[in-house]
Amino acid sequence: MAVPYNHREIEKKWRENWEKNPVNVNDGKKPKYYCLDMFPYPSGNGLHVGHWRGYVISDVWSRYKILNGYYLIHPMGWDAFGLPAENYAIKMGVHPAKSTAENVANIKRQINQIAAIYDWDREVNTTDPDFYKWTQWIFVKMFKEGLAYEKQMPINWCPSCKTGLANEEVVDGKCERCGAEVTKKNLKQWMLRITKYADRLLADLDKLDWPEKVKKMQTDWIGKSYGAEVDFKVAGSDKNITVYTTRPDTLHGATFMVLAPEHAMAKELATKETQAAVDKYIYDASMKSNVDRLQDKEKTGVFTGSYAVNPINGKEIPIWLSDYVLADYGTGAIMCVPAHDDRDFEFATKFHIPIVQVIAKDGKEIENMSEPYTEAAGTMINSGEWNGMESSVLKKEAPILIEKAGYGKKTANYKLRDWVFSRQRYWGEPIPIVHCEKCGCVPVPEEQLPLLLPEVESYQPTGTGDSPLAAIDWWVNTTCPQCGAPAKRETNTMPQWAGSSWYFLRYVDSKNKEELVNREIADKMLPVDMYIGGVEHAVLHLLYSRFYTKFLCDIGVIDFDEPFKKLFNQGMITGKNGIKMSKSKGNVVSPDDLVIDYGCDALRLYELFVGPPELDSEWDDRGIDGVYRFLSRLWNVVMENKDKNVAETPELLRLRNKMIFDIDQRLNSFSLNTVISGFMEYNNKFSTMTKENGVDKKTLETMVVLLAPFAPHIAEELYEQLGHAESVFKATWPEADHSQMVEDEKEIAVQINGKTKTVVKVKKDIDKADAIKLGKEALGSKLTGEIVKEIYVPGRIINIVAKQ
RNA sequence: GCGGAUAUGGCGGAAUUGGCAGACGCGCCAGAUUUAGGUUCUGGUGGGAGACCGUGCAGGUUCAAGUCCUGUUAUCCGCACCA
Repeated sequence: MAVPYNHREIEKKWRENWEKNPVNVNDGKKPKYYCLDMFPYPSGNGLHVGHWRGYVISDVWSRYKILNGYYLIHPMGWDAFGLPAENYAIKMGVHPAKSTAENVANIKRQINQIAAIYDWDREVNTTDPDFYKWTQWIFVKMFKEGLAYEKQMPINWCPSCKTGLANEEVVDGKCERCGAEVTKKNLKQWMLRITKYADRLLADLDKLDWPEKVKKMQTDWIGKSYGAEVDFKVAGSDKNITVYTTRPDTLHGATFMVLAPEHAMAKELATKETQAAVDKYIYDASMKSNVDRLQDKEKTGVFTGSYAVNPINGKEIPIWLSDYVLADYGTGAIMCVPAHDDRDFEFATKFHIPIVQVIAKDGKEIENMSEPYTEAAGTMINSGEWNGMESSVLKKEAPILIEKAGYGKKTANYKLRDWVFSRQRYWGEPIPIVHCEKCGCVPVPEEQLPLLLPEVESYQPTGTGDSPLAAIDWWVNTTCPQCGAPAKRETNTMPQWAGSSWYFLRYVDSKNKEELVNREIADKMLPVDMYIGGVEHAVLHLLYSRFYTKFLCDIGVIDFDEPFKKLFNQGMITGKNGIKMSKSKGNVVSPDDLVIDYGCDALRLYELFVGPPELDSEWDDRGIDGVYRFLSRLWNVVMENKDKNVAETPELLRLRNKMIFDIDQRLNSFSLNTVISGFMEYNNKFSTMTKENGVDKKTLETMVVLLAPFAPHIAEELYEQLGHAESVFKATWPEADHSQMVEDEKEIAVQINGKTKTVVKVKKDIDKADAIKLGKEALGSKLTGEIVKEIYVPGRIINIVAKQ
């Protein structure tokens, strides 16, 4: 009996070996392949088996690319600034720099257990001044290009994290990080003009090989709509109010107008009689939190006392204020067509405003309308010169007609808002701006970057809207880089997303002191070919990174404007009953013990075998026994056959080629769970054959090479046992010979009326008549009645249709 | 409310894209080895005595449907007064 599989010995041996002889080397000739993991933030909890999954998937893909002759770029780093790291530090009562360093060390140890083939030479850390120098540099460039600007406005404020948040960070009115209810706070904020890139961010999604789901989420988040702006005169005044509408075809049906309470003209439209009510409404609206506004509740509103003139028919319509109109979308004012819009209908019904139908539904005007008709389908009625037109056509033409008539223009709008970029927290990149009384906002000169984050005694958030940096006088007080007068530093810091929006560029030239990235290296090594990570960043990190990449492309740092060609979102590993693994739930499974008991290879395989990689999967420790048994059996198959000199049979030749084809195809389509089951199935066959005539060496070798990306240690050992002096990763990925895959004879099902009755063996090139004849013979007396049709699908099925 | 995903044995999940449903694994049952347990090995394992019935539910198309079409239910996710 051969030596049994000993994962501890083998894995130790090959770890040491790889250390000495790296398997991924750049000879300058191979094409590059850049496979990237979303870099982790160094949390204090360490990794659980769920974190392994993404790293295992990317490592399998990486090793597959190495075997296919690529030079692999597979870096890892740390997203170490930001709220989670800082909150953890506060909880533990240590400085974030210290806890971050400790956590990095621990997670790095855990990541190394995976045996992923990371290139630690490229490692980056967003809190490293050599790194955040360039994060600040990008900000300065954006400032100079007019993309970074300051604005006083009511922003989303998390009272628990004590900082402002971007729109993208507010989920259901709550803080994405801590779940606290988000309130409003009027603060002077740094903003990034991401809206300038809205059109490109939308259009370029087409270029990307990304999951449709993520593209859809970004499309919706950008939220482009087409329509018209229409100018309404205020009756008895020379003032104008411009509204935005996506349904200009219904202009004749506008029976009132609503302005957001924050609209610049809201106050002045009030008359003596309405003044008090209008003021109160505006005040109340300003006090409402996001959550209140989100509640599904009845519409509120107040009549201003003023009227607007509908430019198309001269009719005067009342102007109302209501908080269902958003101040920062479109023009903050809308024309209301209650007959054809749900919200307007609800409002008009409540406040007894007339409803005028302008599109015929089913060719008719509806009597006693009980719900609005919101589709753009039907003939226009009650619409003056537009009567008789088709609304779907008019919807597109109306903006042009309105423009020609001189009271509006064709336009588009986006849901995407500019990015609130300042945080009132300590643990982030200082925003490199100096406020000078004379010169205004002056960027820190590029040669003075990085602007170091100062040491501070109290880094706890203040909650006042000032960052803790504001309390450090020596740091705040400086001189203006432009005029030399006394000036003050900006004390807000950047959000966590700042570093992660461009870190993938830095990896390829991480030690460059002169440039963000050397252009020549960037042209060779970038962009990222495959990006693997969770779906939670669909509109945050992934949108911001695309924006940064486009900007850096525009200023000539790089020559491509999409960072990630292909994206894969892995599903989450959960505990029993789909419950997310968390310390508080007590259902966290640590990989540490599993690695000791079963080995890295077995755990890697089980991470994949547990379910389809793109779906969530429940972890069940028992399942790992199955993959361990597979590895032991595979070990035995190779060890028992390796010195037997078994001759290759047609059956072995066919199995080998079929195996190559199956594994490669499943791997290529990311069906990694079925790759593992495929290995098991083939190995079972070889295991049986071992007891009979044995398995030839070439087949064994092929299986070992195919397995190498998945279970690299055992593959290396078996490859060596098969007589190779070089690493299995120097081997070439096998290619299937299709001509050798077809069986000469195959068992196929014989059906009567589509129901299988028996099976029959047929030769691969049998013609239809012979196949049918064989089928009928096999059916014998089961076949009764009049035969209506005979079907033979080569290699698949024989079906006799008989009428009883 | 709108949009998307999912639904298959006791469990996790397969199904070459319309062609023998349940691969592979877990669990379970029986047997072998073992003093015994564990390990390992062999066989079995959707339901039903049976002809047959079975992929959330109800219809439809087809020689043939887990797969396509129509409707419907449940769960999960995303968006949510964006005019």
